[in-house]
Order: sequence, then structure tokens, then C-alpha cells
Amino acid sequence: MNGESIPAKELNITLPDQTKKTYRTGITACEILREIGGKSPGNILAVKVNGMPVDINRPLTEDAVIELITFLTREGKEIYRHSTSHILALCVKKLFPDARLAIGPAIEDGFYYDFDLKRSFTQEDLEKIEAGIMEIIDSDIPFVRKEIRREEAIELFRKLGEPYKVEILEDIADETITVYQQGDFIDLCLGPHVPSSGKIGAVKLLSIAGAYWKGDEKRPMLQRVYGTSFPDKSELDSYLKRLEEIKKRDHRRLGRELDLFSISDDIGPGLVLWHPKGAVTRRIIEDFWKDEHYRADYEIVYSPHVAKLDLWGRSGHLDFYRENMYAPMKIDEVEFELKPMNCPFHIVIYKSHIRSYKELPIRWAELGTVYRYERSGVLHGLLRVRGFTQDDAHIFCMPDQLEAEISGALDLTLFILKTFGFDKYEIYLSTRPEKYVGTLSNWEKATSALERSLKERNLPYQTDPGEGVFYGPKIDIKIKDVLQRAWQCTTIQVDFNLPERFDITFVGEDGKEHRPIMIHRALMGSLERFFGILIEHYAGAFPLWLSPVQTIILPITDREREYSKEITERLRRAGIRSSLDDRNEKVGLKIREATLNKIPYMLIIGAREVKDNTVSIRKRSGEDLGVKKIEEIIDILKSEIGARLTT
RNA sequence: GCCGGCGUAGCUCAGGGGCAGAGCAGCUGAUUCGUAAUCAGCUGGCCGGAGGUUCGAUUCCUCCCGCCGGCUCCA
Repeated sequence: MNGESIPAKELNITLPDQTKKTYRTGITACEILREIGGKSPGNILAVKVNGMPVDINRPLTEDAVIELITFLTREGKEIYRHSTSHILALCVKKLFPDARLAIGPAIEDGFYYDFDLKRSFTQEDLEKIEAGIMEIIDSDIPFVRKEIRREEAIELFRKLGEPYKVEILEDIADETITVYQQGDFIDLCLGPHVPSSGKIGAVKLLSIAGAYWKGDEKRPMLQRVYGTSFPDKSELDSYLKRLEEIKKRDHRRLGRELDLFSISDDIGPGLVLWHPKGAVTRRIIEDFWKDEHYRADYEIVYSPHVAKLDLWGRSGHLDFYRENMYAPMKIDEVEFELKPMNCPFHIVIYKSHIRSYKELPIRWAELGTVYRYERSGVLHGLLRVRGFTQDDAHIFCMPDQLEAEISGALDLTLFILKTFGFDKYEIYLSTRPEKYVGTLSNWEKATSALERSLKERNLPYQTDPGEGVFYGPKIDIKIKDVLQRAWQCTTIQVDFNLPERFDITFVGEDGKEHRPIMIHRALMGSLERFFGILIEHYAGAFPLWLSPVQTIILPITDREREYSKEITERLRRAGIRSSLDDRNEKVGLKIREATLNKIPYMLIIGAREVKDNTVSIRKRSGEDLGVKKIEEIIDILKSEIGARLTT
């Protein structure tokens, strides 16, 4: 590289199949692969040299272990999409020479590139760019890696009129900078890349969106082009199909189609109306939640929706949470505030009388409805709202009870999440940030208590150093849905701050006052959000125990109406949510509508069933379960409901 | 909040300075039917809101509201 002559030397290379060979210095992985043949080198995007991903045509200068990188690996996808984003940039520069380049990384399932351009991209531009990209791919332009000095690079990009690149360079400490050249296009990049644009198979540009430079809203708004790429058209197609599937599962669409909830302009943004059908499922969730909390030795409390502003001053929320709170309202010359959290209320209950160590731990749970101001641009169906009900609880305990309490909360949440059909998680442990309250020894104790609880349960987790809240360390759990999307639900947070601020105490064995530790925890997070996730997870086809309507009775003609009413009544008396469709319509239509409404079981009644005192039963999947006595059906359904089956 | 896109019937969507449209849904009637759509008729609209341009605005312009995709944060 750079024309320097490399001293001739023998290199010991360990090939991907573990055989060892010697080569001359300066040989590239590409040449070696071509020589040994074997696996088709066309699939090889890059190689790992001694564990480091590098370009396939980078000369080797020392003994190395070589591994292959293909699209099948995570690194391979990243290199592939990253290269595609550079091709996108090349194309945009060609079509829009005054566009300035920002950054263009690979992301999950694709890539993006940020541009600064006077006018905004249109849908038509996107199509034009996509066509241009295909041309670049067809002309198979190589990615050429170059190393230049930092000063040189800054000069280069300054001359090219790329201020964002210059800014990036100014933040880089290294003296040697890598750039990649494709034709006459040159971009700052660490690499590696695929050897040439021809490696890219199928590309689709997906959307255009605004994005601030470096995510900072005080900096310029750039235009972000999102896209994805795959080696094969069929893989791209199945990815696009997956996007369709996600769209079909969108809880906002299903919420309307299944008449579960709505958000009305007349009420206000981010405020949810639960329709009767959604309310049924919510009630089931709440009842289950309450039962399990009683079983886990929690007590249920209730608190008002508003409180004096002073309370929020004392709690500290006015200092660090104000921009998320609704504006106060003046009542009889006193300012009141809609609550964004439940904790201060539970603390005031705690303070209502002197507490003895014998009472601890105290576990108070509340389905508490809170209101938080969210910026209009972030609201999203049920997943991001301004009024929501948390499945909240606060545990007051002594330091030596902390670990048992965290363990208890973990067990409870895993049981509850599993019951709803979520058994895959991403777990995060967030530790002490730079700004914190409480003593170092308490932080250490609490953090190791959280850690031990996770380890004891063999729960894999990721540590986020310094990501804890200022008042204590926490565990966050994201659940994975059917489509493997992760959703943040559970949070278990230790709090050293509020007990201090409200000066809450308990009387110890020694007769002296001591400070309890507080744990905040929400398991489902919020009922609204959790319901939204449930809808998408099940694509609206809830398991029997959660279905708003569990069975629908479909008489074939008017002559079966009386018998059908009787059957409906019997099901209802057995506690099964049943409705009767006795409209004068063909049974085919009734089945179609019941199927679209995702009602788990359809009971069809014709003359034969009346005569034999039976019912014909069919699942929403189309599966025909045949003819059965109503007693048997009730038994089947009740056991399925009782077991809370999720399949 | 910011950037971009979009607001026409309950839903999905045409239309484009001069009478407001379709399919589905809804209503009425007929049909009494066996496992995913029976037929016919009818109803339904401040074309998101306010202002402006114009003889005339749902259409063009401005502002506002809302929704959608992102940016930051988070349940």
C-alpha cells in the first residue's frame, strides 16, 4: 500500500479449514482463497485476520489465522449493508452533487445514510436513486482502501466541501485515517467493505426521515434515507413480506378492526379510550395481576390522580421531571398537579404512622394511572401515550432484605410474563452513573444484590455501566414477541433517594430509627403498552383466557334460535364469554365474520344438533372439532381457560 | 418540539377551480340456507379547522389541529 515496498518474508497462515500454509508477504486473503478453491469465494464478503475483520484484498503482512465472513454472520450482514450505504452515498452524490455527506452505518436489518441537502428528497427521488444504485452494482466498481494522514484527510474533505466529514475527523485521535474510494467518490470509513459493488444483490430504499446531526436537536436536521440489502432477491422479498406481516399486526389497525380501543381527537393525543372488548381483556389482566400479587404477599392500595404541587417539590420531581409533567392547576389558591408517578403517594401512606422493623418488608401495589407530557412527535398508538396505568409497586425493606425482595420481584415478573406467552427476554443491569445519591457502600450492596438474583436464576443479562438512574441501580427486562421484536416492560429499581427526601424511617430492634430502602417495580410496565404488545404478539387472536369473546353460537336457521339461546345461556352460566349470532344470515357469512373477529371457538347449530342435543364446534383456525355434547364443550373450554393456555 | 409525508362517508381509497364518487360497512326488504362473503333497494359528507386568492375553492396560498415515518427520551 502507498507504494512502499514490503520486505519479502514468509508468512505462516492458518486457513479457515485449520490447515497451515506459508505464503509470501503481501499476499491477500482473496488470492489465497482463489488458490485453494474450495468454498465458492463469491460468498466471501471479507475475512477475519487474527480476529479482526478486514477487506478480502488487504495484503497480509504477518502470520495470521484467517476466518471467512459471509452474509450468514452478523458481521457479514453489517459489512454488506455498510457497503450498500456507501453505494447509496456514491449514487446520491452523482445525482445531487450539492448533497453533503454525514454518516451511513449499518443498522439492524438494513442501513441508512444521512445527507444535508437544500431541498428534500421525494418518493420519486428515492426511486431514481434506487435505479442508480442498481447501475452502480452492475458496473461492479471496486472499493479501494487507502490510508492517509489525518491532516491530509481533513484537507481532502474540506476541499470536497464535506463539513460533516471534517467534523468527524476532528474528533478522531488517530494520525492515520482510512478512506475508501469508489470511482471518483471518496468517503471516510474504517471499513471493511465488500471488494466491489457487484457483490451486492438486491437493494431496496425504504423511507426518508429527518434526523438531527449527531442526534442533537440543536444541530442541523439532516435527511436520512433508510434501506436494506440482501445477496438474493428472494431474501429481500421475504424481508419485505415480514414488513407486511408487521403492518398487518399493527395494534392500531387491529385495535380499530377488533373494536378494542381508540384514541380520539375529541379527547386528546395520547389518551386512550378502552372499548368494551378491550376492557374485557384489560379486566382479565388486572384480575390475574391482583390475584398473583395477593399470592406474592403484596397489599393493594389506591391513590388519587392529583396532588398538591408541594408533594412533587418534596419528591424532587419538580427538579428532574418537570418537563414531563402536565402544568399545575390552581384550586382554592393552591396548586395541584396531575400525577406522573405513584411513588410519593405510597410514601405518604408509609408515613401515616410509625413503622416497626417487624412490619418490613412492606409491599404495596397499585394499578396507578399516571399522566406524563410526551412530545407530540413521539406518541404512538398504545405504545407511547400521555395517560397510562402502571402496574406499579413499592417495596420498603431493610438493607438485608433487599436481595430477597429483588428475587421475589424477578420471580413474580417472570411468572406473569410467561403466563402471557412471553418466555424470551433481554435483561439489562444498569449500574451507578456519575451523578448519584446515596452511599457507595449502599450502591455496591444493591448492585450486587441485583446481580446475584439474576445469576441465581441463570438469567443471561447485559451490564450497562453507568446507565442506572441517579437514585439507584436497576434491572430492566425486554420481552421478545413472536416476531423477535424486543419490548421494554419490566423495570426493578432500587431507590436510596426518596426515603431520604421524605425522611421515612422504621424503628429497629434496637429501638432506634433506621432508614428503609425502597424498590420501585413495574412488571408489565403499563397496561396500555402491554395490551398493545399483546395485540401485536398474537396478531389480535388472543388465547382463549384473554379473548374478549370466547365463543360465538351460530344457528343455521331461525328454527334453531331457541336451542341456541339455551346453549348461549349455559355457556354464560359456566363463566364462558359467549355471544349469539342469530341474524338471518347464511352460516358461511357468520363463520367468516367470526373468523375475522378472531373469536376462538364457533359453535354451529343446525337441525341435526337440535335433534341430538349436541353442538358442532370449530376453531377460528378452521379446524373442525366435530360434534359434541355441550357439557363436554364446557369442560374443554374451562380447562383451556383454567390452564391459561397460550397456544 | 423538529424534518418529511398525509388528512375526501364508519373503513379502504378515487377525483382535482364550476352538481361530491366507488367498494366494504350501516339501514330496509326479500331469502330460512350446513362450515370464510345470498340478492335488491336506500341512507350516509362543513372534502380536518380558520383565514386568503377568485365571479366561484374540496381543489391554489398561509396559519393552526391531527395522524404517519424518523430524530431525543422513555412504561
